[in-house]
Amino acid sequence: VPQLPSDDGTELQFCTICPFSRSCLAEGVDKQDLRELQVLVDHVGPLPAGSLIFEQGAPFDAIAAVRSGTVKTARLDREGREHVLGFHLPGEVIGLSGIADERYPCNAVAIDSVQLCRFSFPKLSVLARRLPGLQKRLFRLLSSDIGSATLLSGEYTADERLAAFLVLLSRRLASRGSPENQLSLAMPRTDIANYLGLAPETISRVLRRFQDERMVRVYRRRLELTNPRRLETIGAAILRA
Amino acid sequence: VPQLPSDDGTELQFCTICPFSRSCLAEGVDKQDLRELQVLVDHVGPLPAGSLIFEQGAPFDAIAAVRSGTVKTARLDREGREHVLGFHLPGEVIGLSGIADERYPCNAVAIDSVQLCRFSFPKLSVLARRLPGLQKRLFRLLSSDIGSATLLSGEYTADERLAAFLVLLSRRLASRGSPENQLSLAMPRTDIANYLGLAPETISRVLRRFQDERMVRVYRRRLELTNPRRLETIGAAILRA
DNA sequence: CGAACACTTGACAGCCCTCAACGTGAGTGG
DNA sequence: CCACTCACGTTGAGGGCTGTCAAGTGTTCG
Repeated sequence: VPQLPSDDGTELQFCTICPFSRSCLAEGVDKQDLRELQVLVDHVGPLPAGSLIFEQGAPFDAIAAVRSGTVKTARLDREGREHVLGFHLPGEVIGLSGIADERYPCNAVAIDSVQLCRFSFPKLSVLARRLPGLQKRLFRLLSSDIGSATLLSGEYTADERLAAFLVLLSRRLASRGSPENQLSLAMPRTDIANYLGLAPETISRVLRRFQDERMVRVYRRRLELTNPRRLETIGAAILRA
Repeated sequence: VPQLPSDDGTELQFCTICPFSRSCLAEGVDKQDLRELQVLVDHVGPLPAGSLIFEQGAPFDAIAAVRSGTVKTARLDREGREHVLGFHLPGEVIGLSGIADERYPCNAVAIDSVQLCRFSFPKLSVLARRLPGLQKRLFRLLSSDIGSATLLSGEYTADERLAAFLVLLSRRLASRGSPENQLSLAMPRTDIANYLGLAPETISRVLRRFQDERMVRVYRRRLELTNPRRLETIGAAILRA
């Protein structure tokens, strides 16, 4: 359901947060190349919360960059249980794990209002042969997704996991210009718990304790990190891995 | 330390297990192309157990396919604790996670006698622009590595983890022609435990119980899966994810 | 032959999950 | 405007899995 937003994507004025445009512009791609890249982009959205962006098992044909909002990726096992794989913020790319089998291995769902830039992967591949910078960018995007399951692996305590989760989320949001230490979660506790391999009740309890110890202030899904340093210390084992 | 083995890698008779040669041959690459691919390969080894193949933090310049033996990848955190990321068998590719930052994010160590095919990544990238099949193969290799942290994520019991680990290992070995249900582990219990996020003692206990229930026979690092079906059932939550 | 190492086995404690009940907003329909 | 509903979140009690600590056994290697 493509729907062009008014404030971006016009002609040669490409999304400023788009990982691909950044890569190409940095390499001095000429206007013709940029136009080609732009042609194979669909600007999608805004999609309301709950929208299915791509579905587990569906044929893979495109990747997408999040432009605004938050996307959750999750897979369902045969027993119907959900396993949350990650949350994806503006500037981050989803769908790369579908390349291998030419099927998406997971669902991608908008958890608030989401805008995307959708790239046909076959077209992107062809273009990447002519644009070394684009090829390199694709390789790097893929590579950086490999080691990103750090919060889950290893034997970490609930405190470590949640502290690291909050710090990393804060950093990711801050690098996009959001006010640091001031985050509003788009996802419910159950999703965070699932992602971190914990029970929702544990999230509540740890958050409570963090608040009692003046490290965060919590009101529903709005959080303020009042002592990010201590959170970093607690999550150090994960953060400094 | 390149050292040419005698039984393979001769002229146009390329490694039969090599993921790259398979991809190119399947696409009908001509002899000239194959020769080019071959030129940028170093046949390395045999390396004795304990050899460091690449080191965490070192500049990234190449990926490698395991030709024989077993490779362990692991990273050390600031406190010096080791986190085992994976074990890599013949036919599998290591080093891909180094592309993103142009540094290897982990160590790769030979845990028994290992032979490798080493590919200069810059050269491979250039060649991939002319060989669509090679580019596709690279994208797929990278993509398939993204979701491979399945045993660690999620909340799984020690039984589920170890059962899934044994089944997956057995399958990977069998697909390379090893006798099914008959595996000799190259790695010590501590590495398996570390990889699975468990204590070494837990590995012992679970293995003991599996043996008491006639699912495996254990003698040191030689295992026989006497009831692979039941192991698959126990590990189903992970295997069927 | 001794030492180092890997592995096993046992006892105990701790973390976190499960189960259960309650509180609290947000959206809805009267 | 208000009561209702429902999902989400919180809090408490209890128990199970698995980590930690400790000691013992077997094997390999110098």
